[in-house]
Amino acid sequence: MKLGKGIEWAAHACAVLALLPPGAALSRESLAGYLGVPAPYLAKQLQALSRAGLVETQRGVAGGYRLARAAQAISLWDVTAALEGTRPTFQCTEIRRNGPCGASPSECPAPCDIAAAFHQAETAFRDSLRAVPITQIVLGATAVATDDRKARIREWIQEHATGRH
Amino acid sequence: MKLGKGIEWAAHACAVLALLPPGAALSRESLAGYLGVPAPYLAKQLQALSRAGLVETQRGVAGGYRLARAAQAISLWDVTAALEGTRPTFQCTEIRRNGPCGASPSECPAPCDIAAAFHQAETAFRDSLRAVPITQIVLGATAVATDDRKARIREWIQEHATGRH
DNA sequence: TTAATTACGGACAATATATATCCGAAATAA
DNA sequence: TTATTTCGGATATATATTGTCCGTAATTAA
Repeated sequence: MKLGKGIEWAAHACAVLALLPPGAALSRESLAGYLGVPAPYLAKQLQALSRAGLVETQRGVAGGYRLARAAQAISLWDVTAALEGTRPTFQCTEIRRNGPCGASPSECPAPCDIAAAFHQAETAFRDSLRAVPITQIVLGATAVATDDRKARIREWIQEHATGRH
Repeated sequence: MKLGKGIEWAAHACAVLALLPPGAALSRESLAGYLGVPAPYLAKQLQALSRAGLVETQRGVAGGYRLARAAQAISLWDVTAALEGTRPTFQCTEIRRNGPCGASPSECPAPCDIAAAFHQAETAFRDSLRAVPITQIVLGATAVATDDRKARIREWIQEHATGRH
């Protein structure tokens, strides 16, 4: 049970995009530079976010990425689901049907309790992430930032944001 | 985010061991035969359970595996932790420290909100599994079993259990 | 006490998945 | 048209999972 590091990148990327003024966008290169991660692989995460409808893309000159909806309406679960998919973490292979004392089909009207328990645990995991919108990440990050750094961030965005007009 | 199939095997194995009379044991071959899974790989899961202190092993003639403590005191989380380890699913690589606007060490007294959110979600997952003891699995399985099959299971155990004396 | 038997335990390959990268095609604005 | 920029697929590399083996320890019986 492991979570790919792409999720961390994508979450941070969304948090940065949330700082943009309405209509503005950031190129893949700019985003990768800001986050200090390799651009080609970040591109893969951004594509996944795009397919999931979390970010909008704009090709061509002054193109880039922007959030497709309000940061308040994008949760960490949305990001996780976009990258890892929604397939259940526990796949039941119906062991109870195997072997000399295997259960007959009529004895298996519902998933076994092992599968049910893991499914419920996963639901708890998912619900916990669903309760955290990107705005919460942004607020938490700005809360600890010094005034000097906040100014530098604003300046960087001003410099790299490519507005649509 | 995926869970190995070994967890399913190990959980079922524990459920079978829970049916043994006190002091009795089941050999690796017998267990694999009962579950209908390849014995050499099941051995790996059983070793992990042994290292984690969930099952007791006995070598030599008439040896085998038995639960190390009451089935009531073994949860699905115990089994999961024994096989997958307790290392967190989300590893924060401190992206916030990267790039031209990276945070200084003094601005990072606590984990960032992304890491905190995933940690909390994982706690919810873990707590959910912790609430499910092996006894619940056994009860659920016997609830749907026909009387005929319950008798066959008792017979199979009688035949394969190797008592310690 | 000794030797044969039985089963566990860790080391060892093969396979699958995730990670990281690149390049051509498509699209957009000037 | 031309320069710029993203998207998608094809391609290596690294890591984790899956599967298999043989040595070693423990037990029983002679």
